[in-house]
Amino acid sequence: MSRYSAAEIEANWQAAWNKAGIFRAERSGDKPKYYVLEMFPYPSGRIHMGHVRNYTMGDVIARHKLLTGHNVLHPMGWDAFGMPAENAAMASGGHPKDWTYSNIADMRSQMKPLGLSIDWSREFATCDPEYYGQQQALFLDFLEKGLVYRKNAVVNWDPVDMTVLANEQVEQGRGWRSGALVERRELTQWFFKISDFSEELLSALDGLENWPAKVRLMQENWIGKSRGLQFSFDRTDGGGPIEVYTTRPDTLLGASFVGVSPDHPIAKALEADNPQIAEFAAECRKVGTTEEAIETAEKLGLDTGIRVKHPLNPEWELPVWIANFILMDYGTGAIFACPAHDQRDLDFCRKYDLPVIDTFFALEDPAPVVNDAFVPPKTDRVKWVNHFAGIDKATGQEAIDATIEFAEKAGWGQGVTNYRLRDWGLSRQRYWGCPIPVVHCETCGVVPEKKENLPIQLPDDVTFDLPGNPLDRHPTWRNCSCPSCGADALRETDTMDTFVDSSWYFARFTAPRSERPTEMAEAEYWMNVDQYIGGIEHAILHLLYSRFFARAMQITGHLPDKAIEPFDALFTQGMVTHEIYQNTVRKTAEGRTLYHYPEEVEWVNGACQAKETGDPVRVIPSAKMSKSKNNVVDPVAIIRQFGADTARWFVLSDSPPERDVEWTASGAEAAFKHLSRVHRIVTEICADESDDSSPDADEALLREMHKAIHDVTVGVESFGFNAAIARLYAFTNTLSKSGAGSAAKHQAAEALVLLMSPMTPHLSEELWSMLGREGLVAMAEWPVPDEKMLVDDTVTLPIQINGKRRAEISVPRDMEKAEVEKLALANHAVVRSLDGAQPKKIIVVPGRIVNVVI
RNA sequence: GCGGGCGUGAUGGAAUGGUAGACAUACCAGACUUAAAAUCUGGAGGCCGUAUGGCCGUGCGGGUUCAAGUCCCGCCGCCCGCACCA
Repeated sequence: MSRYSAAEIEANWQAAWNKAGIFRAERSGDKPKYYVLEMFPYPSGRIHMGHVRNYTMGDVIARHKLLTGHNVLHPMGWDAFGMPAENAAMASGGHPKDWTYSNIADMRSQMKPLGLSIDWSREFATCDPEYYGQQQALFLDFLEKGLVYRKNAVVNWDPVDMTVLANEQVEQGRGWRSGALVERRELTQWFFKISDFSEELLSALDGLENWPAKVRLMQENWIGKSRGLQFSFDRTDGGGPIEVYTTRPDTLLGASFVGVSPDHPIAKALEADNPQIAEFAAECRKVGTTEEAIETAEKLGLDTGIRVKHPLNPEWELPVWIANFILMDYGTGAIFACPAHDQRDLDFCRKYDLPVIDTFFALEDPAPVVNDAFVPPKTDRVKWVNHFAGIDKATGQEAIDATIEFAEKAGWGQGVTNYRLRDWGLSRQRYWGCPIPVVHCETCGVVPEKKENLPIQLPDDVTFDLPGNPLDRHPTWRNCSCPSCGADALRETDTMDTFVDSSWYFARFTAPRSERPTEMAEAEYWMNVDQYIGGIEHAILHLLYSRFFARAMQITGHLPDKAIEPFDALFTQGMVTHEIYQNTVRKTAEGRTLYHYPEEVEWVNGACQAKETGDPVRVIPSAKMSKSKNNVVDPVAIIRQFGADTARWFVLSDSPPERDVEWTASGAEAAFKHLSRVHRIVTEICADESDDSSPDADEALLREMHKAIHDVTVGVESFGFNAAIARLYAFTNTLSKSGAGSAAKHQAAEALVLLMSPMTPHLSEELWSMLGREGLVAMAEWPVPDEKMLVDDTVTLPIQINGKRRAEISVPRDMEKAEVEKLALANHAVVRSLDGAQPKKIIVVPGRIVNVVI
């Protein structure tokens, strides 16, 4: 009898799929389309288990949709620009392009053995000039519509590498590569006008019903809408008024001082002729804009000497301070501080000995503020001790609304809606990215490149021996003629943030070889992505940028109206984790913690120890796979050992897809054993030519088959892959123990093989053909359960006494309630419990349960 | 600080308000084997009992309900996201 040989089976069937070309997607009118997409990978060179899990989930959906008569688009590409390629070039002297394309080739060859139903004819990398040239065309169209612009902005600047760093690339205030202290620097940079879409991006979240609530909430918080009062303080020296924004105008009577950002125009003006202020501002600027830097930074302030008048009382003067915690790009870059009701303001006032106006609202009796500010929730009703705007007792929110209304009527302020979302700075002083297609001309200024000159290609002859952007020091690449006047001019040497590349690739997949960014007919047909799958780490940046891009592409005529929310459904899958084995007595030669590889440890008398030395080993459960922790499981090795179907089966089983799944050797082995078992069972069924049948056993098996069809279908269609697999295990057990005849078993085996096929496509093809079915199981028809077979004629009803199960009875499914009641009361457990008494109540839920209340 | 999520056997986890622990791992026993592996069969939440059986049981404390892992209130613990955002 043949044994299950994954290596042989998988290669054969992949060849058969390729030959039949069944995964190639073409527009067609006679089937509903379905576009399933997994977030495309960065070509690091190695696939990891997270990729396997992500793509397997997408593949299950794609294959299931194929079987249910859909025209499926399931593409794959490479998010190929970015710093690792440049860093590799700097470290080893190669070229980012060679490094990237060779990694892509490696990863593709690791990915193909997984047997994914991908249309590889649509593959592209974002570093292909054919792709980034179209991205440059998009940029020019956005520029024309005012969706991208240039402005001066404060950024993280690495003074050693001489480049801007993203916030994520700054660790503890230092550049992650150079280790240099990051500075804040003002640079003229390109920005996408995403902030124009704040309200739209926020309100449209409500329509994304098939997105995880968590992701919608994260985006909502990120956009950060707030309602407040904007008004100005007049200066006593006759200088221009200082605009401030506050979400708590109800605390205006507790104002202690007015604060401005070190980057505020007032601070800048003072800086010019006041060395003390200039020094202070420079001090503030040294601190990066990252979370770490901000959190550890001390609150610093400096009195400007300027005084302003309180809007409600011209006699009341407030000092104006420069404070390092005030952000220029939120609100107006200036605030008023109310120490009684804001902890940060209170701390600042105590530090600099500024006046603290006593509590003027309270829940009960006002208590003087000492070291803790009094901050009642906006929904609480508070008692007003000293108030304006006619407020007496109200909730905080009512007070805010009343105050805004009061200020608007009195004419000294107005209600303003603010968003936290800032424009997206896309300029990077990097080589390995999409060149920004503009030219700097001495006479014409910043001029967009002509579309016929696209793509503006990256030059190949660059070196990475010096820090900074190689494009800046390239001898000829920068030189060009002005598209407007024809005079000698210089190219922009900044490239685009790599998030730009991934913000529209999903649209490009609908027409990957087009001479334009998209083809409307194709986009109209294939968009939107029906199911998008990826990691939660992209919940904000990538998904928000893509939503902005879809809108911008709609405005510029590259996407149809219906695609402004490009992802109909989103699923965020969990990680694949693995135990870590930490040696508790020995360190590495370098004195670091010693972590063992899984194969280096063993269990002895319930304790984990190192095989070689017998050292005790601490087992840290369920940790993210990481090279430094030696707990990475290589998919290539797993596929070699067990086959792709086993890897696919395992990553889907055990844990719900949105949760982390822990990779265990025993689990992977069990998956392999199970597939081997299915192979053996089906082989035996095929070999059984006996003409037996047993009506009862046949019927029982076929009923189970229909139930399995139902449950697995529900599981696959609702991301319940683990439940679907559990159901398939159970059905396999049923089949192997069934006393049914060979014909019924054959029929059940066909169903089993077909139901497994989205998860284990190769094994299913093999068994499908072994069972004598013509054609590919990948192109078969997904089974539909017979509703009549899903309900049994007799059901087992649990009998509860006072809500606790005490017995069960077997009754015909449609038995009358009264009959069921009678049977229940005759039950020995009920009789015993009643002990002659009458039950208070009997609840009969037909087909479900009986509860006798005593 | 603000926002969100999760607590179920040794483990991963099942369970439209209706038999808690499906399915799997690990474990135990048995069959086959000279032996092991593989395979097959069976067992298993805890406590008491030879057993029929009984009591307890989904982080803790209350509540709603004939019935609560599931709904409500209050704690405790863990995880995640955001955060000098005025």
